[in-house]
Amino acid sequence: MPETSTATPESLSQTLAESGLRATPQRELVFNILLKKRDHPTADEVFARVKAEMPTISLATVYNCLETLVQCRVVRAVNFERGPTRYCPNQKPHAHFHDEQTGSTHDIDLPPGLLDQVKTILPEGYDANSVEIIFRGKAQS
Amino acid sequence: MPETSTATPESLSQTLAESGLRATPQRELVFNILLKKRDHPTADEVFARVKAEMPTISLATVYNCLETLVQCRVVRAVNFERGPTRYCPNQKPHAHFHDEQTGSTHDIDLPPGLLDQVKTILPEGYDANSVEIIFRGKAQS
DNA sequence: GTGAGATTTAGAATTATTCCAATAAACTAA
DNA sequence: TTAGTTTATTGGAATAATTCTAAATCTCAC
Ligand SMILES: [Mn+2]
Ligand SMILES: [Mn+2]
Ligand SMILES: [Zn+2]
Ligand SMILES: [Zn+2]
Repeated sequence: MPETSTATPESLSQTLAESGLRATPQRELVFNILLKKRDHPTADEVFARVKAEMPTISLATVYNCLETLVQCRVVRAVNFERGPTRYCPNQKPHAHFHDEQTGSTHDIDLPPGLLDQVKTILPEGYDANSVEIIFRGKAQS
Repeated sequence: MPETSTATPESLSQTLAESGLRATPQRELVFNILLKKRDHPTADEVFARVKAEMPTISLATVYNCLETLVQCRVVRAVNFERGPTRYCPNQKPHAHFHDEQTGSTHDIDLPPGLLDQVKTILPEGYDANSVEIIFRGKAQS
């Protein structure tokens, strides 16, 4: 299992404040749920998990919170196929491995410098501020 | 502009036959439309372009044809954000550059060996059969 | 405590895609 | 050819994911 680097629950309120946003119970819970099980859940899955602890929360709020967390860059939205967006609280530069057998998604640590190295293939005139790498295949067990 | 490598209109019928599928006018037209303007159109955009030449075609057929072409591997389905799937007839291994200003997507040629090199970062037990690379940023003009 | 602005909420609306059942077209065998 | 069989297309209904909207609730500054 790769190491992960994330905002902590404590630093979240800090980060939100820096964007002029409030640290609401809903935002904190959505974030904590993402931290608890790092399996790249969909909004619906997050909703189900969150609802178990806060039965009155709405799906619209889960979407709102996820969007907010993505804007604040404490969560990454992951899209690599038709189908619902998945959410990832791993802040470290990492790639995604999509296991085609199980449908599960794993984080892959990137060696330092790899993203910059990959960027060197860009022709003149292209200036990338992010690089995303997605593997597809079979992962053992 | 990167070189592209694609199936030709002639080889399409061949490729379809190899999969036991028929080379229908709809499939050929959808494919030719993709070849004509390589801007990674959505199914809706393909539908509009195709309809100009074959006014009776249906959107369902466009989806069916695109799906067939993807299965035959003469077209790639591209998904890197919420929103409709985009389609690309470039068969060569290439990355995508998403220009955030214009929303347009450009093909980026990959130096030979780059994908294999990137695969070497995978830990034991991960066996990737494909690697996708997506850049986001600003492209000149 | 009040008022302004931010956030949440339920439900409606929208978008993209898939499904379905009926028709049409193409291929096969006689 | 033609009848039978399979494949493909079509329009419309259905579904899935997300976004929108307007009303209620909450928070913060005063
Ligand atoms: Mn999505
Ligand atoms: Mn899509
Ligand atoms: Zn991740
Ligand atoms: Zn492409």
